[in-house]
Amino acid sequence: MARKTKAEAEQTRQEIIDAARCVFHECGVSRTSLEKVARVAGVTRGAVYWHFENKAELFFAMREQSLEILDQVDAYLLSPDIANPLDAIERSLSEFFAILENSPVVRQTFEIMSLRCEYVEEFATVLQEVNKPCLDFLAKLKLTYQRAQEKGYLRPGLEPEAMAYDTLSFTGGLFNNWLASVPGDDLRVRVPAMIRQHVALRRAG
Amino acid sequence: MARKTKAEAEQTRQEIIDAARCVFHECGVSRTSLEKVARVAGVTRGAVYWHFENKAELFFAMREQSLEILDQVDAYLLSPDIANPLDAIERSLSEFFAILENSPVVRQTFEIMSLRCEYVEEFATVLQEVNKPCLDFLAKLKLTYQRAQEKGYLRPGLEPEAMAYDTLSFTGGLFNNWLASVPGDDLRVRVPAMIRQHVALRRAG
DNA sequence: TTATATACAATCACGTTTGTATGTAAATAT
DNA sequence: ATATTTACATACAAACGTGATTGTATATAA
Repeated sequence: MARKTKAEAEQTRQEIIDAARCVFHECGVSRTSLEKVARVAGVTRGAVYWHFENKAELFFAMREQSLEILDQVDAYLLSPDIANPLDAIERSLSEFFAILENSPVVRQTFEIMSLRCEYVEEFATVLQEVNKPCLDFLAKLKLTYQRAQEKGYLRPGLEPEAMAYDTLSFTGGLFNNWLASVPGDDLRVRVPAMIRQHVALRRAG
Repeated sequence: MARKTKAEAEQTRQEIIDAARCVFHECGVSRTSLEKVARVAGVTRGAVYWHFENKAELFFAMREQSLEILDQVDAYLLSPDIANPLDAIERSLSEFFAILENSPVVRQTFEIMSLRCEYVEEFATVLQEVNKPCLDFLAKLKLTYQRAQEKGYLRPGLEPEAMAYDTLSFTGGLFNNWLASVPGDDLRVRVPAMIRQHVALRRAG
């Protein structure tokens, strides 16, 4: 077949990633054959194997594209523009769930990663990589709660480190609930209020 | 082959389930062939197909055995033996994580369900079934928080329903962290303290 | 005691997926 | 202008898993 321009090839690559995301989401990673991905992308398996070594590499490439936005989320935490660190935490969490609502690509990717992928063998490593951003988030939460305490915004008697762990769990659970529910569902509609309330519980008098 | 006693047959069935749990946990549900399960159980695929229609049925059977304990967990919530409903909540959550620590069978099953299974097609229904116990738990939490409020144990200004959603998320997140960590890990060791603190935040002055 | 259902083992036919090897026309380097 | 990559499509072989079928020795019920 006729050779494509570099730009065209890059576009093909992206189309394969997009197709993979759709098929992964519909069939699950294991039941996704590269043949199906190729068909959806409008190419043959030859093209897929040209751009990616195998299914795992394709999965990693897809994942990477949606993972960058996590930095954007916890950038709010240490933002010097927000006077009250607890506001920064509230803002950061809200932003995360807003992205989930508004970006179908990110949403699909997260759904694949948490409900449509088996973390064994080649994918076992992914699990640890998923955890790293969580630990980063935890560290930044701890720092933010410390600042809140120093500035007197944190309710007396609460330990910043314990609060960081608590908020991390809260976020993970909220994320779970969000994924398990459907648009318009009670669990999903309540998210903003729950975030507000979670933080409010920790504010000083 | 020689026909077995009913009791022997039942034992074979259980051995197949146990083998399946091990192989599911090691290889993931998709990559688990019934041939491998049979080998580990010390039988042939014929035996597996005799006791179970297919892999999904085997998965469901395995799942059911560990799911019954959830009732045991939220039985604490409505227990009349505990005067302070907030103590009941604390007790209930502690019990759940204690079971995870102490029962390898339950632990493996939950690990399979959340990290080694793709919820598509035959397994998509499982996802909803997983959610039902969660909603039950939510309802019982709400009731318990209401009782706490009536008895004056709940910190003034907190709404029982909002608290129920919050505790549900907290639990889900804690469960996530627990699964993602390893024995002795910080995230895991802190669990009891985190539960105590979560409830303490909601106790009246 | 006999008839039948049971609890498997063994074999087979089939479709699916994977990886690789090869072909090829156009883009790009020289 | 020619040589060489590039970006795929096509073809093929091998492995794997599944479900169905068949065989059979023994429990069990009548």
